[in-house]
Amino acid sequence: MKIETAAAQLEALGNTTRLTIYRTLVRAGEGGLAVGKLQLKLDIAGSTLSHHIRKLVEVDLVSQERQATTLICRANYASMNGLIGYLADECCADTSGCAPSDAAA
Amino acid sequence: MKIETAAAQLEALGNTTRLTIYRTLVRAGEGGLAVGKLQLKLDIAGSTLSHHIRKLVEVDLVSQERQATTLICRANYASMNGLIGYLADECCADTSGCAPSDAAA
DNA sequence: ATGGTATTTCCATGAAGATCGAAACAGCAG
DNA sequence: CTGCTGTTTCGATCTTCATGGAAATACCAT
Repeated sequence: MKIETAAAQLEALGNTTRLTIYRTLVRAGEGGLAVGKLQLKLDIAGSTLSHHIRKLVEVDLVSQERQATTLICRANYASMNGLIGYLADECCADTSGCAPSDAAA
Repeated sequence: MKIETAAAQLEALGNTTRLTIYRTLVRAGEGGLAVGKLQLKLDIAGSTLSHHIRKLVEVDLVSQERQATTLICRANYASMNGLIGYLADECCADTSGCAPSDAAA
């Protein structure tokens, strides 16, 4: 993964509002959640929500699918795992003081 | 972990310059790296570097230790693992379409 | 086509971030 | 104390971000 990609994804998650949106989507699972449902759940202005979702989609952490009038948003688990792997991978390159897999277990 | 903490750490890593600094420190391992060495390695202005390092220290991703005139910076592996765990933990809460440990392996 | 709901785009604004040169400060050597 | 190297703070500038109201667009039902 290019460092710019990782940084962009981290930056997208590095905002309380967006992290909340993302967490909500992650919890929602494969079924995803419509933009409107998110808006009700999180109580933020439609335009603001739209901006944030767009940013998450741009960095490929979230994907969208149209279903009639509503737009379903889904967390992209593969991307998340890629990002986690990127961070963990850098680790241990030159030391033995780190064991992310063990620590997570 | 509080969401604000996680967001602050993610934001700190969500900048190409800072992510580069952090990666360099992670690779440097337990021995850490002096600010001056980082500056030589990354070729950025001292003041800029200082600001970025301060931010990483503030969110506890990096720790510092004085050694005579030089200041040693070290990646805080525990914090990194905490952050990774936080992201992975949210996952799988409501779905079976995600297995970060397996994917990372 | 008309109307209605869902979502985005436009536009504006206040706040925060990134960068860096210059000056200040910290700690050691002599 | 003086000078030297390493690092931070100050001050300034330019860019980017977060937010939301209003208007526009997308899609379906009738």
